[in-house]
Amino acid sequence: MVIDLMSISETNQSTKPSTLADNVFDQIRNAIVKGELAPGSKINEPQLSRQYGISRGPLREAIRRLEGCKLVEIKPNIGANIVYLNISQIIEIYEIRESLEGLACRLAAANASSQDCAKLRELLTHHEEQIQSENGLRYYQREGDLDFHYQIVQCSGNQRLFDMLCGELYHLLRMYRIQTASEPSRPIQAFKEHHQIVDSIEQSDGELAELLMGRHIANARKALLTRMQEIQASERTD
Amino acid sequence: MVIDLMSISETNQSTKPSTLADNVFDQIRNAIVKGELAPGSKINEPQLSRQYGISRGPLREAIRRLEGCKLVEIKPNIGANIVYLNISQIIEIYEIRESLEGLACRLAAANASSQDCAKLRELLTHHEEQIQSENGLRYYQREGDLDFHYQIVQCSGNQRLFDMLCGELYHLLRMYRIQTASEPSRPIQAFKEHHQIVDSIEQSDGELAELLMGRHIANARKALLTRMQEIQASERTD
DNA sequence: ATACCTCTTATTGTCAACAATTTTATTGAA
DNA sequence: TTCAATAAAATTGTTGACAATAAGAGGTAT
Repeated sequence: MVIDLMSISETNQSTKPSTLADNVFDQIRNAIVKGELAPGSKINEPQLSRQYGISRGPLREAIRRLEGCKLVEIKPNIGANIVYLNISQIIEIYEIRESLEGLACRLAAANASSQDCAKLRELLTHHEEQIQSENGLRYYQREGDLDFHYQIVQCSGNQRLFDMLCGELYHLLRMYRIQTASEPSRPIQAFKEHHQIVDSIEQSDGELAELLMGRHIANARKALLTRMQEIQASERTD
Repeated sequence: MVIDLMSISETNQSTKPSTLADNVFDQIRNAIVKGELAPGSKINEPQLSRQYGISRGPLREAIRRLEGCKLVEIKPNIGANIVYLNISQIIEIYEIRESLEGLACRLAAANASSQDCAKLRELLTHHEEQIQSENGLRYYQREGDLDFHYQIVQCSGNQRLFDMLCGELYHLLRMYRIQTASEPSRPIQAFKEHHQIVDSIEQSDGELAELLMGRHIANARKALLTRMQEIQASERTD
């Protein structure tokens, strides 16, 4: 059950009257998130316009939209660069996640229907099955975690909160999940925390759900921080 | 002490090598926030390009950036509309503010220097002076409140949090503050709450500061909700 | 070799024209 | 009059060309 953040967040109807700028926006965003366009690298308009087979007009519109999403930074007369986040900036995002997903849990505890809870349970049992095999474990680390958080936010019923997290912040995190080659490697612990969170949501205990989610993300943040510091240290000794 | 959210958030240097698209972006955003471009109204590209004396190219780039900031919505082949928020969408934003500014307070309590605290105190005493006169009261309602929140977020030291609140959400709120013709009219109460918050920040009591700010915004949200329901009710009886 | 200036090249910013689509106006029939 | 079909006008989407700026190559003096 890998949920595609892109397709859902865009709510494409069956027939899709879209523009070149919109299509290329999606493609470039995917390329950034997958790491095909490296963080910090420069965007060359003539090259990209050839690559996507369009003129520079709609391409520049797509880049401007990416600027609005904070995925690229544009300097006048110099050009656009893929955003590069240092450690402290990633920590900043995790602080915000901690707060925002705590809110999402509190709202979910108040709003989630029994079907919503059933879907969350289903996702967890699915993870439990997958977590047995090494392959599944890696899946869980890579995508399963975000899937869980994604569904929680959906249950909150706050559309803008959904847009902020799933439409912006998660893209940035995916980008750096790939850069750092993996999630914080604490899948079993994280899995238990997920269970606790769903428990409290099912019991409509919003305060507890908020607290647990806050801790959960704080734990992930700490694990990520130590991991990235290790990477930095090993890079210095090369 | 009216702080201009625009100029600061853009960090314009003394010499400004800016593009037409960036300038027009600022101008349109100001026009939206001031209500000169009404919520829900359509953006006419030929008209706006004439008005600002530029061609449609950079204008469209500016509109795309506004789309990224969630200030306009673009439908393919139909055009861009100024975003229109209904009551429940405004409530959604207040829920997010509640969470995010609570975080800002917790961080501010941990990070704020003595100079930061002095500036906050200074702002409060300034408000106290202004709150005497009817004129000052209106000022306080209109701008002073956001000034306060603005400075708190600055003290948090989390740049992305600052961008999210001061660069996006506050613009939307300003827009609707004008639409609803005033702030929730509880200035004295709000002023007291501001004082409590600064107290807790000065005492480095992050948890308390977070709690108080959450309540403060929740109060504002409730006041706004009842006020807007009154407006709706009076509109029905016309 | 380094620093500095100049010329060349490439890239970005802007514009005006054209194509495609939607909206509006008009006509005709029930 | 009301509704539908059609034609005209306006608006959006896209392109290629040109101007302005920045990046790079090459040569000269220290």
